[in-house]
Formats: sequence, structure tokens, C-alpha cells
Amino acid sequence: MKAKKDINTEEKIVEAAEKVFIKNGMAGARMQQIADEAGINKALLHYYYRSKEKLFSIVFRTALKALLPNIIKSFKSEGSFFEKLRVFVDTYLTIIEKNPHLPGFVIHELNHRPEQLIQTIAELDIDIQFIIDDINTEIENGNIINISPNDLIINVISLCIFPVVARPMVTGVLFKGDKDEYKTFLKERKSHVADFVINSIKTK
Amino acid sequence: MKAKKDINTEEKIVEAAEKVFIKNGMAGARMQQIADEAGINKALLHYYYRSKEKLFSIVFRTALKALLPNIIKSFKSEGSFFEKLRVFVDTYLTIIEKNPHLPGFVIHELNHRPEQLIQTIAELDIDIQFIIDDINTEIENGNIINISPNDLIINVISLCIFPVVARPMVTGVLFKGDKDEYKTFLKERKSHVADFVINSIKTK
DNA sequence: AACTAGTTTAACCATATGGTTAAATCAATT
DNA sequence: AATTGATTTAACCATATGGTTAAACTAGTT
Repeated sequence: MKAKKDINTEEKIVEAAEKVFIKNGMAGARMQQIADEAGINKALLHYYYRSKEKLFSIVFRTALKALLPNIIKSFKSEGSFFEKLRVFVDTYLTIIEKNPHLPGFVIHELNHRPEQLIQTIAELDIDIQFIIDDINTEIENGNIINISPNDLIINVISLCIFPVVARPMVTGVLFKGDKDEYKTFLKERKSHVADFVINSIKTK
Repeated sequence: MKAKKDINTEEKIVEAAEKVFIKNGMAGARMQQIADEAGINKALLHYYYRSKEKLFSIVFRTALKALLPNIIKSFKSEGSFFEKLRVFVDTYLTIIEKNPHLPGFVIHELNHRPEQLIQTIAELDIDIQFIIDDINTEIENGNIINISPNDLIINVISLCIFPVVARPMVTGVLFKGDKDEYKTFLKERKSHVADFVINSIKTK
């Protein structure tokens, strides 16, 4: 019944699509480019995945999953609140460094057609309540200052994501194009972000 | 010699181009869309601005100017370091709120073809040395803790830009799509960011 | 009124692009 | 080996898109 299919073609296509979409965005991506990247022909693309839109949906959902829920889980590690915060920052920055274009892709597409894509976020049903509860407990216990949990969460994410998403701007303005300087900057960033945040919120 | 030209057509075109490019990005923008937006016809677009690429360059440069140098100047205000920091955050967030898609546009295009566009940044010749000097002086005077100026600058910018650039993600995950909640969040953000940063760096 | 130079338009062109179709391959089953 | 059904391909199509051209229009100038 089944034919050859040395290495799963479906998967090859999705991987190629991820590469092309995340690099060029929906509007900039070309089906031919995806086909080339997958080492197949354009028609085969449409055989497996009817339309560009369908392929995009799959890639977008995968990207969103890689960016949000899995990492939020890393906040469920053992230890004190500050230790959990350090693990979270470390995990998040590691994943983003490995896929530096991923956050930018998600943000750009989300900004471009929020109505259609916001649904995808909702479907992931991301639960951050346990983090909010954690923060409130720390406040009640007098371990950290009185801060809005939403602000604190956004602050941590901002400090992690932005320097990676805006890499060319950062290297261009701050490092005058010096790539090595940027690399060391990012490397030291993991501990820096955690230090910076903890320093701001810990009660003296 | 000159003909009618009620309201400067050139300007109308650039304004339309800004709108369309910043909303859709280079790849997603259509010359027809720009022509429609400007209330003229496609050929007239090419009469004034030879190619899409040329128009894009103008828009990109304008966007970059709006995002970087003018605002950095706001750090040259009077007062103590902390006061200057507050003015900076306030100014920056105000401008970004007024043009919420601007940072995302610049970041996306910069990521897409860094080689070609990084040049544009270099041409602006942005000087942040005076900020770095300011920070170092504060450290020497014992007013703020020993922090890398680059990290501090990036932190402030991150905390300002990210929540606006990633608005759909923020509203989607944190506020479950509640727009009003996001608005109040942003309004309180100006003082919060400054407080958060100052709290982290000030010596006790 | 005729001329001139800047301005605006409709019609057109070549190419790129997403998508379709029908035929060819291929491997397991009979 | 013939059948079958999944897989793969070349060729094609309709439309969209960036860009061009030549003609028409406009308002000052002579």
C-alpha cells in the first residue's frame, strides 16, 4: 500500500516551511522556496498541504508552542522563588538563542493579522495563574516588594526577548557592528537579567 | 512652470507609504495599496519614486530616525540621573504608543536583510557615549550599583519597547484579550518602568 | 491663442506566484 | 506479471504585481 518515502516527506516539508516562514514571514515566503528547501517540487507541497495558509498555520502554531507554554513550565522547578526565576530566565534565553528569529516571527505575524491569529494563542490555553499566585505569596511573605504580577512577568520576558529580537539594532547602535561583543553580551545576559530583576524586587 | 498640486503630492505619497509599509512590511506591502491610500494612481507613484525599493528606503530611514536619535536626545534633559531616566522613559513610551507598529516594522525589516539595512543605522551616526559617561559617573559617585552601561541601556529600552511591540501576545496571554486592561497597563507602565529600573540600580 | 513644462492617467507588459491537473513511478499485494 | 493505491513529477493556468509608456491634461508664459 505505502510507497518508498525514505525519510518522511511530510516532516521534511514542515521543517522546510518552518525555516522559510520564520526567516521571511508569511508575506515574504515563497512556496517554491519551501519546495526547494525540502528538496521536492511545488506540486508535492500542495499535495500534502493544500495551501500556503494551511502550511503557515501549522508553522505558526508550532512556533507559538515553542515560545510560550513549554517555557512557562520551566517556572515550575524546585527551589525558592528567586531560584525559580533564575531557572526560568536561563531556560528562556537558551531557547530563544537557539531560535533567534522565532519571537520576531510570531510577533510580526501576530501584529499583522491579530484577529485571525489571536485564536491560536487562545487555543493553547496558557495558564500563568500559578506564577501570579507565586508572586503574590512572595509579596505577602514580605520577600519581594509590592509589584503587579503582570508587570513583573512582562518585565522578565521583555528583558529576555528584546535583545535577541532586536539583535541588529543592538549590535548596530551599541556595538557598532561588532558581533563578538554582542555574543559575550548575550552570554552574560542570563545571570544579569536575573540579578537585575531580583535586585529590583527583593525587600531589603 | 509649475502646475496645480493642491496638497503636495510627494508628501501624500510618503505618508501613504509609511502607513502601508509600517503596517504590512516590505514584502506584504503593495504599490497599488500605497497608491490607493494616497488617492492617486500607481503610475504616479513610479513617476515620483522610481521603485518600491526607493520608497521603502525613505520610509525605513524616517522610521529609524523617529525611533532612535530624537528620543535618545531626551536623555539630555536637566536634573539628576534618575530624573533624566524618568524623562527618557516617559518620552520613549509616549512616542512608541503613538506609533505602536513602528518598532516592530524596523525590527522585522532589520532582521530580514541586516546586511543592506544596517548601513542605514550607521549613517544616522547615533551617539550614546554621553549616556554611557553619565552612567559611569553615577557609578563612580556611588549613586548606582556597578552595572554595565550597555546592559542598563538595553534593559530600559527592552522594558519600554517590548510590551508595545508584542501587544497581541501580551493581551492574549496576560489579559485574555481584554483591551481595556491592556490600556491601563500601558498607562501605568511609564512610572512603573522607571521605578523598576531605579529600584534595581540605586545604592541603598 | 500658442507654447512649454510639470503633472496625471489609462492601457499595457513581463514576470512571479499560488494553485491545479493529468500522467508517470513505485512498491506492496494478488 | 498484473493490479492497486499511494507518491511524485512536468506542464499548465489565472491572477497579482512591479514597472513602463505614450498620450492627455493643467496652468503659467509668451
